[in-house]
Amino acid sequence: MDLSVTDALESGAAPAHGATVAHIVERLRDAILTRELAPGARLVESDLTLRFAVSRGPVREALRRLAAEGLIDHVPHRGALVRRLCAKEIAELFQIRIALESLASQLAAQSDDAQARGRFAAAIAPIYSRAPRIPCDYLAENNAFHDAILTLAGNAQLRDLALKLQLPLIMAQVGDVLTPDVLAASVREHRALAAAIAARDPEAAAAAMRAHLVRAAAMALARDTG
Amino acid sequence: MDLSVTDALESGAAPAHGATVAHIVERLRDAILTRELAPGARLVESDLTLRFAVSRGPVREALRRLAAEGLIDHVPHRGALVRRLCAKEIAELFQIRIALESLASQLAAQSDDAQARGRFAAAIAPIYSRAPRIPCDYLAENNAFHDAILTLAGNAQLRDLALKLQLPLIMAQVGDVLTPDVLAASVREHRALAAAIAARDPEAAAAAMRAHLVRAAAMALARDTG
DNA sequence: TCAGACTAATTGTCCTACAATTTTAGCAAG
DNA sequence: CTTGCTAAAATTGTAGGACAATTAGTCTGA
Repeated sequence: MDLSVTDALESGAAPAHGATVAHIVERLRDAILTRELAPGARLVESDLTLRFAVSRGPVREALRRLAAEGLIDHVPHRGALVRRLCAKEIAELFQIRIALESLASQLAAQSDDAQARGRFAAAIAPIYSRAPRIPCDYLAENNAFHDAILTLAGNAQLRDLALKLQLPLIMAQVGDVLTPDVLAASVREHRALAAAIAARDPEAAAAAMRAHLVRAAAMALARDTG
Repeated sequence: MDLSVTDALESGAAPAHGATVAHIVERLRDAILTRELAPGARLVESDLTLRFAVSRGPVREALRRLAAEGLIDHVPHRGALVRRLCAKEIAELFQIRIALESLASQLAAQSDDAQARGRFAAAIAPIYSRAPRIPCDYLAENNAFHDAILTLAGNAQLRDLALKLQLPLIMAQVGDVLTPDVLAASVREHRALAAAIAARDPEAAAAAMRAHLVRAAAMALARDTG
């Protein structure tokens, strides 16, 4: 009843065989991250079968994948709810993310792979733009920046894990705290971090990432408790 | 064809409604961790439906959960294989585990919860036993020790994540490297770590955990490449 | 020997049906 | 009016069969 997914009838884009589940997962993930589906909203299987015009099998599998990503909670015999993060959980997730991404920054700063460093430089180029940011664009730039670090770090497992951890946190970071000066501060921190990585200074890179995320965590928590 | 799960006919213990999937997951996880199912072994859905006398639905769900835990790999249209870790992946996973568990050790050392500290002391008591260890018992003691630290740390998300990361690594740590002197060294490291936590010295605790896992990683890798 | 077609095995998806459980609504008693 | 019990509704959990789609392996023919 809470379902505000509007596209419903699958505008002709019937996904290829074997891509049905992935398609549903993407749609639902987008809906959750954009708050189309609010935290706490119920995801009823029979509704989803109608919305996506598929049977319960793929729907159930999609829900399980989203649960594995931490975007929904699954309660036995009650179904799936869009995950609602309390302040404690947000703090805990940031603590983990700090550990993982500061490690990634350290590894990235130690990388000797010239090609990978080149790709990294290209991927983070947008942070040097002088144009003022709007929240939506900043989020994309931010994701690309963090992903570039995780990629340069060269630890594939670490990258998978960290990217998954980001998702629920993004849910918490709705745009209303992203004021222009906050965005500017974040961009400055990104540049400092990039400089440390370019200078091959692992300690400085890890410290910069830690400081960056500590501030982000404080902001996310300020919003949540306020 | 590779299935050596012998119990097949469910010796009367038909799990309650709603526990079918959990039951299958546990059985398969045990079989994988004990190497009954060797790395690379195929898990064919139709075989599993016969072995466990359930339909394909629960089997598919169980396989997906094991994939989420990192115990199996899922290849589209080819099915599930027991995950085979290469040296690089083992190294990467240990790098992550070091970051997470040294954080946990630091948090545990900072804990002010007297009750939790009491439960921690009780849970790790076995490490002070003077009896010589055998590999199987040591693994149980080791798991309990690491879990106790993660519990005392008080970060529930961190505990979940770290426990899941341990599973694939346990697969790699078959008993053949656990010689008596290796076990004795591990127990000494456990005691040093416990002392640092008891002394509320976060830096020492984190460092002790890091050293402990670095050595464990070196051992696991020595086995894998040899 | 190698390319290509054919076959077998297996997964991906759909459908229907029913059992089990939780939630909700309604009703009766205090 | 509230409380507690009962019955109905809603929803998930599981079964079982069916077919399509894809991959792997085999076999044939040049």
